[in-house]
Amino acid sequence: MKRKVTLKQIAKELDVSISTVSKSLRDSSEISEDTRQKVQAFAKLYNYKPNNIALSLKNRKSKTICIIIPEIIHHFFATVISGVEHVANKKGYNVIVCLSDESFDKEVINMEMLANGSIDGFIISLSKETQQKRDFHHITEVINQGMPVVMFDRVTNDILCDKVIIDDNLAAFNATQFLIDKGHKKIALITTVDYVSVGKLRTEGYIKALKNNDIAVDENLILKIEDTDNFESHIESLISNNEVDAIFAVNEIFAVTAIKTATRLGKIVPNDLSIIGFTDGIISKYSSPSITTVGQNGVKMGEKAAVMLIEKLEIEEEDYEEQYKTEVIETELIERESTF
Amino acid sequence: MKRKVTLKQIAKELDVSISTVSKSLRDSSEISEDTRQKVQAFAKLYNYKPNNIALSLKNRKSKTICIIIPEIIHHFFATVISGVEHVANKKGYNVIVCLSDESFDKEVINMEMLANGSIDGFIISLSKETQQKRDFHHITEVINQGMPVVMFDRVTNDILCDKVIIDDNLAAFNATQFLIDKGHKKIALITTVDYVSVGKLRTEGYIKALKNNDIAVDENLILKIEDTDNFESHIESLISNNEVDAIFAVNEIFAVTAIKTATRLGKIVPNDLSIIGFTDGIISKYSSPSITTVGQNGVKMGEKAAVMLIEKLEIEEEDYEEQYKTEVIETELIERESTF
DNA sequence: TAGTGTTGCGAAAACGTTTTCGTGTTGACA
DNA sequence: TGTCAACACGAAAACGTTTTCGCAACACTA
Repeated sequence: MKRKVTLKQIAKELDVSISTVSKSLRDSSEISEDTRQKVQAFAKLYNYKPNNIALSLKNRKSKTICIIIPEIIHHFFATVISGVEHVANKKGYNVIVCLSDESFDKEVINMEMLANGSIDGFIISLSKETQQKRDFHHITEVINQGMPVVMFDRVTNDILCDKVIIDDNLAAFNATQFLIDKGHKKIALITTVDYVSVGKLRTEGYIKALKNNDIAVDENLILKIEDTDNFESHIESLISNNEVDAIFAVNEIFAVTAIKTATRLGKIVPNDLSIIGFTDGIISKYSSPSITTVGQNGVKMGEKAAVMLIEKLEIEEEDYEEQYKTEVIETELIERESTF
Repeated sequence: MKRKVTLKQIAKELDVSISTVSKSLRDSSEISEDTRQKVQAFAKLYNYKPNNIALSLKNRKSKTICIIIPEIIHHFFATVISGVEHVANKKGYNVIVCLSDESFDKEVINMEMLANGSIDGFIISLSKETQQKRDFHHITEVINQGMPVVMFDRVTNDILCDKVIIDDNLAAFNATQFLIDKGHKKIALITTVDYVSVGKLRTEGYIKALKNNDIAVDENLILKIEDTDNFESHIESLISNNEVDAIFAVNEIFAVTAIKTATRLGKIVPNDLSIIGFTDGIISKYSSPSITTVGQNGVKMGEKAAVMLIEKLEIEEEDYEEQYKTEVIETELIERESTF
């Protein structure tokens, strides 16, 4: 229950000034070999470690970054955190994780709370509600204060900053094209409502692929899921009311639910129905049959985002030029058992 | 790119002292209605927010807690984080997430790094390596400094502190008993090596249930998996070399792998082989067949841990008495399709 | 001996707060 | 008119660092 020892205490014990202690510990040439060793020995004995908060205040930087995500239970976001963590740690930064729970208000509160010295920069993926409201004042505000922000995955064009994304449109296009190449004609889409940026882009990629191959877009085959509460029944009607021979789902949950529903309806995947999902998470890997999916490398996205943010943080003030990059991470189609 | 406004700047602009500004903003009775309103209006206009770091230094507390987990990709740990986050946020605390990657060194580095003022307390689940080495000096050290620590899930008796656990032994006992009650005779166990505390406890529960029912413990039916690299083949030999009619697996991955392997070997789950897993995560829910499992409520564990930690933090110094609780969270057997 | 340079250290400011205490100005009262 | 509260505000310390600057003491040179 002993308090941590401070410079002041060491100074008092050794009967020298605080400055002398500080300089001794930092191996300053101003200090004689003698005093230096004395101080260092004493500090080691008492296990002195500088107080981070005092350093943060002095240096006007906290060596801490914050990542705000809509959901941590999502495997994809967990992998992104993991990527951010590793890069940040290697560079001597700590990571504060905030969950917005898809809520605009929580996003705002979190940002305002931390933007006052606690952290040096943000990495953020927008909550659904924020994307729906298109209200980004909290983000522009911190940017205007000179705090770097990197957005990933769910981003918006309304804000100028560094971004890390995948080419959702292209990835969806390729996945759909893959199904077309296999000879599928009636390809359904299970997607989110349009205000979720990535959902919209993936929908567009799907449509583009169909049009590119002169396949008519059938609105009945496009299922836009709003609330995740009771979407199973919608998927069931989609499958049973239409003679679909393939499904492209914009996330794992939709994909695995489609498989289970189809199986329950007596269809065999992939023989009667091919299915492609999005995100190479645990579900796709362990589902039976395992799911062919679009792999978006979350770890890599996190790493890239962290690198970009820390680069911005460590640019000298005078060298600073306002210039933003958007980094596109490659996706890959991972073939498994849900397609043939 | 304008810096955040400080008390000093406001004071200068309004030609009053810093104290006056501070007091005005905190509605001190020492200040006249007039000045108060003037200052508050000005502060609002310039969107003044107190600097958190300065407050932390002054108050000697950061209103931040740290959770250290071995792995974030694990669904269970993600749920715990989520529980911690919610409670912490509600009480005005921030959460720093650190990953040990099952490494002793990373655990130590993280703790030492943050124990110097950055945070007020720790919530931690031990890394495998730490459990193996049984070296807990980094933890006792922060405890001795008067910093509260709450351990959860992977805990150790060697350390005195608050703990949140489930009764792994009992849960395993119940799961095994469930299989026995269904008439299974040759019940295999897929578990971890013994130094992982929860693995060991679950193994003991399994054995106890067998003995309790006068079933001989067959070492051939107990598979202890060391490295997660190539455990599929071991599971395969377990199933094909013994006429097992049920399997109890101590985690989701083992359970789902057992199902897939059994299915590949031509066995039908649950008709030929019943399987019970541990942890009610995404895999258990979406596997085909879905997996009967022991649910350990991660969210609840996280919430409880956060509550205990924050309680300790907010006890007045003088009321403090050293007294540690171990909270046991209820588990439940969730019946799904992998058992009949 | 006077001037110059080096060595080794301490005082103090700064980071941005909060809070205690002191003090000058009022107005009321005797 | 002199005394005393009440009022309104400012100075300064404190939290724990780092760093700039100043200043003794001493040695060396001319």
